Amino acid sequence: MGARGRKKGADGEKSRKLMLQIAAEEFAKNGFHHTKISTIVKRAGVTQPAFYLYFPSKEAIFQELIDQFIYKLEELIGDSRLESDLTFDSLPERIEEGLGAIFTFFKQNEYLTKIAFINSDYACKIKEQLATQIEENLLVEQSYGYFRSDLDIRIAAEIVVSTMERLTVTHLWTNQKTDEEITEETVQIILNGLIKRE
Amino acid sequence: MGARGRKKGADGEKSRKLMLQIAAEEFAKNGFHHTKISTIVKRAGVTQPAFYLYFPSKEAIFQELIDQFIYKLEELIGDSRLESDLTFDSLPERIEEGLGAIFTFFKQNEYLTKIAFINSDYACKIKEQLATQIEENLLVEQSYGYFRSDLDIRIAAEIVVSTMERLTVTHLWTNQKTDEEITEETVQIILNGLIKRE
Amino acid sequence: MGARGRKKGADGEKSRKLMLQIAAEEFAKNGFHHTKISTIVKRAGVTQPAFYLYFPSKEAIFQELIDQFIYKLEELIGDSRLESDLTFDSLPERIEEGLGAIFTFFKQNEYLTKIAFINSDYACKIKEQLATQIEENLLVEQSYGYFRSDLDIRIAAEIVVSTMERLTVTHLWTNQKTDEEITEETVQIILNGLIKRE
Amino acid sequence: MGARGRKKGADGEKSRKLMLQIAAEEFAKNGFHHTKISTIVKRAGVTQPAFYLYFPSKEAIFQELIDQFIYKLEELIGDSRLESDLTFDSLPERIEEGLGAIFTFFKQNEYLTKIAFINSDYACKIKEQLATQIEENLLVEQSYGYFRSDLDIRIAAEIVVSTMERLTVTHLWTNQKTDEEITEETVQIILNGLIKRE
DNA sequence: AATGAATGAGGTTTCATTCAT
DNA sequence: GATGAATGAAACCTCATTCAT
Repeated sequence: MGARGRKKGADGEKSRKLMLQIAAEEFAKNGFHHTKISTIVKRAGVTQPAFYLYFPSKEAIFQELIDQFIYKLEELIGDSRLESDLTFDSLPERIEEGLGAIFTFFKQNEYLTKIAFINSDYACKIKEQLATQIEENLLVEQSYGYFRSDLDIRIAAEIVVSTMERLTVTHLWTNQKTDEEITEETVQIILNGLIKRE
Repeated sequence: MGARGRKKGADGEKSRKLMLQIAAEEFAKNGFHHTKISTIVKRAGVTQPAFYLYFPSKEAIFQELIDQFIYKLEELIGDSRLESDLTFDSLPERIEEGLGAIFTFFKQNEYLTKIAFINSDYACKIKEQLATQIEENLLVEQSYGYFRSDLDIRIAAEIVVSTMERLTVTHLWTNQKTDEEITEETVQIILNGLIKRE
Repeated sequence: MGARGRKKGADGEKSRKLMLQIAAEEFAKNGFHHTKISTIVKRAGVTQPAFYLYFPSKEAIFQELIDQFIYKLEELIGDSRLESDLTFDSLPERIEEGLGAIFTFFKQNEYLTKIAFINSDYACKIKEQLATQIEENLLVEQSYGYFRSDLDIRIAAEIVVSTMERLTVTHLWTNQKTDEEITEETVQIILNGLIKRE
Repeated sequence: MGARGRKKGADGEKSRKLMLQIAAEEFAKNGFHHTKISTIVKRAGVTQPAFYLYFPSKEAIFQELIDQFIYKLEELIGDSRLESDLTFDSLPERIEEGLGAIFTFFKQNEYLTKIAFINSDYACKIKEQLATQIEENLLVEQSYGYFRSDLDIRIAAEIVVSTMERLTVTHLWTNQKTDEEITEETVQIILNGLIKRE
């Protein structure tokens, strides 16, 4: 019942979504400039004008994917706020949870992440925002006396962001490590450093 | 002797170098695809065919800049090897020296670094090599017992590489910090971690 | 009675008329090529196929507007024939009446006039017909001895037609003059010329 | 000597001029929108990109033709200024000279005139300027007492402009009359009117 | 009477690259 | 060593029009 059993391509929303999905893949694999509308529509089984039925331009569909990423990421981060129980012992755990969620998100949204977080011109801004987000969290923790007070927390935040980006590309997406493993190792190093203590 | 009697001050090598330099700037600022041969030759004061006198293709001149970067980087890294005196106390110092040299190099070769290390498709490979380099050093240090043995050193190396990349972009090139400052802070965090110890 | 029980207030004739009206406006404002079917249907609140329910093509609706203009103009001119009382004294008056009627018509049918009389490819033919019409009238008057016999009446007719066109655009539609004023001034000049006589 | 005897198409200026000329013809015959770059280049014996070697866009080549027309027209009108000897007897002669020059110009520059004076969107402005020009002349003559003082000279000027336009199209370009004949008849009617005087 | 979805055909423009001199 | 002129290939986009329902 409802809109089922339509004949060939009679469902616009389907076409639209299909194109979005294909576009995500193409943009992720080839970047904006090497991605051709003609490829997208060919793979979607429609003609070029059909593309412009749903998207005003190549830029527009690209931006829509970026927005999708941003929306999803904000949704994710919005969820993971406001943790009250700030005992020292739970600190690594909590941090692990936060990072882990993001790694998992990156793992599950590889195309979008590649497009918006790794390769796009917007990546800069997004990373900046994420860094600020993380910085704020770390500052709270520093104010609680958990972190050394002589550190530039902004730099620490940048280290976290760049680490997430890189490990996602090198270890997560290559399946060299699971998100949990990566999370744990990262937190280990960032919190405790490399040096051995007796 | 040398370039004499040429028309219009024509010294081939000069034109070539000029184009390389301009290309570096353009590629760094606009990326490969938004950089047009026509712009390069216009700025160099020559015509389009002149370009093809010195470079077989757009890809070629780009690659040449990448190679330049790789060559210089290898030169740098080759120099900084062979550290004998491996006492524990000098460890942070030695690491700082190594990282600092690279930051300084990135600072002094902004265009090339942008092209080869930040934006290009080759960046992956280069970062990989650098990571391996660093990994090897860290492994030695680990084997000396300076670092914890439960860590995945490869991951540590990746963190170092990605941190260098990001801080170069966000702090070094924006003049928010000097290379020395960045180096010190980075080493501090990576070696000792964020957590305060009494 | 009439259109009852239709969906969504659907009265075919109404849609048709609405589209015609909107089309008139669009064609008048933007010309044939810059007028898009999509704009017409959007403004009419229907879909593209609905357009083709009533008009076989873009050309057809355009032609229908032209025909409308021609029909109305002929109606007008048909009315104003049959002038019997051809005394010399009433001549200017009669001519004023004739021209005035046309100016008024142009004023009241701005869109149609723009489309059919000013801008279209058919304008040529229509003007030609109008010129012939006027020529015939003038010839009668010439034969009565009211007009100089050394003049090329066709040329006089063309002057009248072109004057009407231009003044309509420059003075009538811009509200710089009323149709009466324009009529009077035009007749004055055409009949008596510019030169002062004592 | 000089640039002679070049091989096939080695003369850019020639290509440029050829395209301009062909474009003039095409624009005149088909209007802006029905004129295709592909037609121009095909007729010029070059490929599409060659067009963009010389003109930045379709609009640009069109505008260049308009500018050409304006320039030539201004040159013409500039020449025919500053008439001192304003005796009454020479008045028709002088006016005839002025109009005649323009008719001749229109005859000799049919394509350009069609493009810039008859069909283009700029035609409005150009006609307006020409009308103003003529108005100024007529006002002087009126102030000398040659013309009736109860006339709206602007309207007279508009009549002249529109008459020139129309007769050019209907009589001059169709070779029904020579420029001299048209000029004479026009001046006759405009100056003395249609009405017979004894 | 009307629609959601799709298309055929064509348009302008861009850019790396080469030919002949 | 250098150039003026030209091109092949392809990209994005538009619009009138139609099919199936």
